[in-house]
Amino acid sequence: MLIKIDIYAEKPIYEQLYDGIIIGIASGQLKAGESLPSARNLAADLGISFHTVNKSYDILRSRGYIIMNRRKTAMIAVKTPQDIPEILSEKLALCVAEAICNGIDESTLTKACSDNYRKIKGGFIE
Amino acid sequence: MLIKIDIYAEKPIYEQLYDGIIIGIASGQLKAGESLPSARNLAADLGISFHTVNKSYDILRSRGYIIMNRRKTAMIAVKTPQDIPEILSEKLALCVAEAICNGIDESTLTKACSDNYRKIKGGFIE
DNA sequence: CATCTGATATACTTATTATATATCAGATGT
DNA sequence: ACATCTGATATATAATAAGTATATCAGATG
Repeated sequence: MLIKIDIYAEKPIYEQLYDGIIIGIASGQLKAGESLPSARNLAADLGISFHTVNKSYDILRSRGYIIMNRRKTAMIAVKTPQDIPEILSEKLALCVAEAICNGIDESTLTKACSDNYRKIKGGFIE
Repeated sequence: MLIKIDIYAEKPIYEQLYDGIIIGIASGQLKAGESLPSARNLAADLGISFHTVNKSYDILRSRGYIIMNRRKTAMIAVKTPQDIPEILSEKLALCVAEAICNGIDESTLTKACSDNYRKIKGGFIE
């Protein structure tokens, strides 16, 4: 799996890494049970600090996306289907609100949602 | 319209204000053509700096949500329906990816999207 | 003409982000 | 047993972002 880091982007590096791993899991490039590279190795590969990777891993762990038990390498979690988490729910509501501000109608929005869903889950991402 | 600012929140104040105004427009509390309070007055009301309000207004203007011509008070823009802007499209894709990571299925996600749409557009927001 | 508006400049403080070293204890492979 | 890996953690430092405070400016308003 390849993750692109742009140190000049406005988005913080740890967020870019977080988003990249989320996309990786959602697209099936990172499968449940699979191990992630160690924080140190990934940091070296990406040319960033170990602590920055650690921060991303820690947030992913706190939200249940990866498991980091007993000092083994981080592993993709197996999540049982559940309700949409609060944090995600707020993000989604803001997306919907902004779409409404742009005059997007309900069916266009839900279609964009479905299209994204299939595209990502199908692994068709750049 | 009421906007809540939490200076202790992790989200920057200018983002909280941006989001609040987006929700205000989407929910119909702020109607197209309607004037926003002046940056100075709003800053005073919210107990924050004029420059912070200015920053939010500037981003809203740059994305076409408000109009600030000829030194009149900022006004809600009338947006003609168009494609989903790139920035919003990326936000939405990340929401969808994170939903997939949580094992949310497509119909649950699109339903959440629809529910949010109707709730926000209907003005049923906290 | 006084007063409002956003635009802009400067200066300053604080918080966040990112980095570099270093230590620690548990786990791993030999 | 032993060297080596892991994440967890601590400290320090630098760079950037966020937020505030004052001030000036020109256009618009009444």
